[in-house]
Amino acid sequence: MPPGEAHAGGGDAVEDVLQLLRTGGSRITTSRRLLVRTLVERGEHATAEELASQVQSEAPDIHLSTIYRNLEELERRGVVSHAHLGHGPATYHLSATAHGHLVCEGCGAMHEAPDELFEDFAALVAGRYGFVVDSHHFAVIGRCARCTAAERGAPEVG
Amino acid sequence: MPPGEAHAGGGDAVEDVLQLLRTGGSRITTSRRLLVRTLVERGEHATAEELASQVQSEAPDIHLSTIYRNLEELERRGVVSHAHLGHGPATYHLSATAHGHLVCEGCGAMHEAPDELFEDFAALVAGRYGFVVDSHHFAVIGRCARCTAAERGAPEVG
DNA sequence: TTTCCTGCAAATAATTTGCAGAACT
DNA sequence: AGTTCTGCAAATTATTTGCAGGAAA
Repeated sequence: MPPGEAHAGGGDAVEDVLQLLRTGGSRITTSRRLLVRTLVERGEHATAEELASQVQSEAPDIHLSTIYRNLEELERRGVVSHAHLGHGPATYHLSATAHGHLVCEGCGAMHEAPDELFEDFAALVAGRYGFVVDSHHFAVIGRCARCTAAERGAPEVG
Repeated sequence: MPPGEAHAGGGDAVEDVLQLLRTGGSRITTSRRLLVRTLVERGEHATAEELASQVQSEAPDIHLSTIYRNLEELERRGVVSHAHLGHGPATYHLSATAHGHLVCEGCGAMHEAPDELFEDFAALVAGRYGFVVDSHHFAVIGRCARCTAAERGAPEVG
């Protein structure tokens, strides 16, 4: 595969999603094609606004509200998920590339967490409450190693 | 202790917090007194607006922005924490009564989770990434037992 | 009396919605 | 042609901020 189109599958992934939309009775529009392509290229958490920016770099007229509507549609089809990572806006990504997140409340750094990290916890919660954890849908908040270390030296309030 | 003032400590807890503010150089105002009292009485997650409503039932002039500012202040002192439970507004509670949450993405039901539930998970994350999990600060999203069961019978999309 | 706090109004930020026209099938 | 999508503007929701007056220490 040529460099620059790294992400497994490349354009095929885009076509797969578009086909899914088509099959479901949705229409394939420029905004949807570009949005799906953007999502595949990023493969990573991005806010609606970031996605819009990138889409708009190719088609400036596509409105942010259209991005929101399309994301909603894609989410309804199960192609996309969104997560609320602490404060700021929600982030979106393809369900296929979904994973958990560790977000540092000190510096805001975000770390990706493999599903496997949540396995035991999910099993525990399921066993005890019958609650099925969706580890992709929320961020685990806490303090990263660096911030934890930094705090040992300097106290917080002045 | 008289019934109706259940929550461990009762009015003392309010005074403790106020004393902490005083000591820190903050002033004790009506809005702060009422807010702290409300937080102690609820002991549970409440949105800024819910807190404002209850405070306003005793002092109608207290503005929502004052509630926000006071919550911010209390949070700075470590008395209060807030968490982002999925969509909607943030919820606030005394740090002392803090605990984790399981929020069902199907029906929105919220279940409180004891700290102990997160112990192993936190240890795993700490060991592997040096990341210190703050289990009170985020909601574990997933599907409650009821919604999971309901879905086995009825498929999602129409 | 000095500084902090508050009410109010207005600004922001994130997202949603109504509507008439444009685009897909 | 018929329905679904889209752009735009405006409404919503959650929260923050500037300012001038009011209150705590």
